[in-house]
Amino acid sequence: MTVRETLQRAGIQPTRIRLALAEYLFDGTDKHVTVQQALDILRERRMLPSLASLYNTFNEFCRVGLIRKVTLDGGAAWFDTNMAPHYHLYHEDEGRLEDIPLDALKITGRPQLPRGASVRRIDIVIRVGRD
Amino acid sequence: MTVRETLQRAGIQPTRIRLALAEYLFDGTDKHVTVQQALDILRERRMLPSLASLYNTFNEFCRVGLIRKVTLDGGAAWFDTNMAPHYHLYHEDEGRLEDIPLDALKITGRPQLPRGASVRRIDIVIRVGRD
DNA sequence: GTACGTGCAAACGTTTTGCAGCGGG
DNA sequence: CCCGCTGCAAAACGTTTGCACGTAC
Repeated sequence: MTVRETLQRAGIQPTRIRLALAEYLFDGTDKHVTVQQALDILRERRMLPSLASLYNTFNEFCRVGLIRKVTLDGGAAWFDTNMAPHYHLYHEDEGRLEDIPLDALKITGRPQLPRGASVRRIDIVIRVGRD
Repeated sequence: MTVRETLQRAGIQPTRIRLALAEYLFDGTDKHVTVQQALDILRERRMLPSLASLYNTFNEFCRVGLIRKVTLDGGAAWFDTNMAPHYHLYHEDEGRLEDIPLDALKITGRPQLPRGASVRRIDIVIRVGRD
């Protein structure tokens, strides 16, 4: 499926910036990027989107379920192209985020939930660093 | 142990703002508060610290290991008075954070770590909401 | 022509910082 | 007396928004 088709199926127009960002994000390898990193990459590719438009584009991709946002610390948000349920490994020294497949961790036990409430999501970040 | 002693043992001077914040935070019940919430509470108690000083105080408490910072979404950071290893339950509807005791969840399996790297921390947030 | 994508600048919420002044050991 | 806490203001940072312009269908 072409990137253009991906956008169309998601119900958003395949405009220049969206195509350029999608071509980078959906090149076959899972990615974790910040808006700033993506801006730098698009600039190398002679696209010169404004920061605001890039934020809009990322948010739009999130809204239609093409990517998801990962918030780590106070800093910039990460966007993750892997939409399958999974967890994260964060390399503190490198400031790099990596996927942990769902089946690599097993969580047993459930905390007491208030009645009428249900689990929306389970976020797990394993933070590692050099010894 | 008095709050004053707690601060002294942590190696920081028990000044007015620090005492007032510590008296609130360490009253015996575990707490999760944002800086803004703490400011409101201290104001009710006739303390009128500046926002900047309150940030400094929270950061100082973090630095000496009296509390720890929990970052959830892009918004304001939470400070947690429970220093024992544990996980978190986040009530999305109420915007409220709650502790999950360490033994309520069991995690088995370890992701592949790069050699020479070790786990610094495991952050787990279970997000719940009304059905 | 209309709807919407885009760029720019400004506003926003949170947090940090620089600096002058005050106050406690 | 001196170190360092405090307050204020400004700036920094990531992000969002308002608005005018452009562009594609």
